[in-house]
Amino acid sequence: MKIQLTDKVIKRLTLYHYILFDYIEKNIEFISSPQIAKLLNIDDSQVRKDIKLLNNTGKCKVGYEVKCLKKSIEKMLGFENPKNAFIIGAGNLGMALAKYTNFKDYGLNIMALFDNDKSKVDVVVNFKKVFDVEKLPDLAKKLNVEIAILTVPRAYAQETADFLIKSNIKYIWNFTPTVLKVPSDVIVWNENLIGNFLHFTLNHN
Amino acid sequence: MKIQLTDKVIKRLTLYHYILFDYIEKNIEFISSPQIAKLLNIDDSQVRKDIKLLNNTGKCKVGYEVKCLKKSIEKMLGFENPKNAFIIGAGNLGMALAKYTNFKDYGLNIMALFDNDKSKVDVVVNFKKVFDVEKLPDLAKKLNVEIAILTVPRAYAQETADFLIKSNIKYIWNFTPTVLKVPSDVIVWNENLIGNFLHFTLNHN
DNA sequence: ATTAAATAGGGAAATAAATCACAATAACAA
DNA sequence: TTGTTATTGTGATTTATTTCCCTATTTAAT
Repeated sequence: MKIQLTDKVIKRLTLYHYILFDYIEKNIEFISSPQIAKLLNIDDSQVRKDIKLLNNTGKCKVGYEVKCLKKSIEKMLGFENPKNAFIIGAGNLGMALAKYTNFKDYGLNIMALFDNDKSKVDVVVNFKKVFDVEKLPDLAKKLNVEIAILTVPRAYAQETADFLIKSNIKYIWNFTPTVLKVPSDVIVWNENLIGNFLHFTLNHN
Repeated sequence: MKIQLTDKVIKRLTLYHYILFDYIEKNIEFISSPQIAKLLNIDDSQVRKDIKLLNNTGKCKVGYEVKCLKKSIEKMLGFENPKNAFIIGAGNLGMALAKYTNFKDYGLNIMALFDNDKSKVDVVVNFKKVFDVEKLPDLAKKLNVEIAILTVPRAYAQETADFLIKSNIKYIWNFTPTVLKVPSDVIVWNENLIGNFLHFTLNHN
C-alpha cells in the first residue's frame, strides 16, 4: 500500500530537501527536528511526523543523518525514477520552464516542446527541441510521455487539452488561467502563481 | 476586522474567477454552486461557503449573478488596489514573469527588474526596464515598493535577500530553491513549482 | 558512575477543512 | 393558483491536520 502524501506534506518535504541540500554543502552531518522547525517557523513535532512518513529514524540527542534523510525524501518524492513530459506552448513561460535545468533533479524530464507557430519549430532550447504540435501524438507514443505542461494562451487551452487527451496524455499541468474540462481518467493540476502570490500579500498586513 | 483567507480558499476563489471569466465571455448571466462544483470536482456546499465569505448572496433556483460574483472575488482578493513589485534576477524565469501581462489584472504591478549582470541592464521587457541592482534601494523608496520577486540563482539567494531586506523590502516571493533566513517582520512565500508538480504525479496512479 | 540537557517518538487534544443533511425559498409549469 | 423542483444558506458531522505534552533514550559534562 502506498502512503498518500498530501500537498502540505509534499511542500514541507521539498522545503526540508532545500535545507538538507544546504547542510550537505556545508558538510554538516546531522540535523535535528527543532533546527528544521526553526528555519521554517513550524512546530518541531510536525517535522518529526513528516520524517516518520519516510520510515526514516533519528538518533536521540543528535538528530537525523543529513545524507540519509535527503535520500529518503528523494525516494519518497520519486526523484529517482523521473517522469517524461512535454511542454505545450513555446512562449515565454514554456521556454522559461524548458530552461529550468533543475527539473531533472526533481524527477521531471522535459523531452520536448510543441507549438503551432512554424517560426518556433526546430528551435532548440536547453537541448530540447520545439516540434510542430501535430507531431505530438506520434512522439508521445514513441517516447512514452503521459505528462503535458500546458503553457499555451488562454484562448487555446481547452482545445489543446482536448487534443492532448486524444493523444493519450493522462496528466496535464495547467499553467493557463482556465478550468479545463477533462474525462475522469485525466488528472489536471492547476498551477496558479497568482493564487500563491495573493496568499502572501493578503494574509500579512 | 479582516477575514483571514486560507490558501485553500484563495486557490478556489481564483479558480471560480477563471470560470466566471469564461461565463462572461459566453454571456451567461447566472451560475449555480453545483455548476461550479462540478467543473472543479468539489462539493457544492464548499462553493457556497466560499461565496459566503465574500458577503455575496445568491438567488434560490437561479444561482449567483456572474458579473457581481466576479467583482466581489476581485474585491476580496485585492485585484482592485494593485501592489507594486520588483523582479530581482533578470534570467529566464524573471524575464518570463515580467512578460506575464496578466499579473496586472490580478493586482500585481511589476515596476522594474534588477540584475547585477551589466549586459542585462537597460534591457526593456514588456515596458519594464532592467536596472543595476545597486539602484534598488533608491528606487524602492521612490516607487514605494515593498514586494520583491526573487529569481536569482540559488547560490545568491540569501545574500540577495539580505540586501533586499536592508532596502526595506517586506515581502519576498521566493522562486529560488532555498529557505531564506529573514527577520520576523519580513514575509517570505516559497514558490515551489516542483512541489506542486509532485503532488499531482504522486497522488494519482 | 551520576547527572543534566537535548531529542526522538507517540498519544491526546485542539484546530481546521470538507462533507452531509435539510429547511426555506423562489421560479416555473400545469 | 398550486404543486414541483432546483437551489441557497446553514447547522451538524466527519475527516484531516496541527499542536501540545509526556516518556524514554542518548550524549556530554561533572
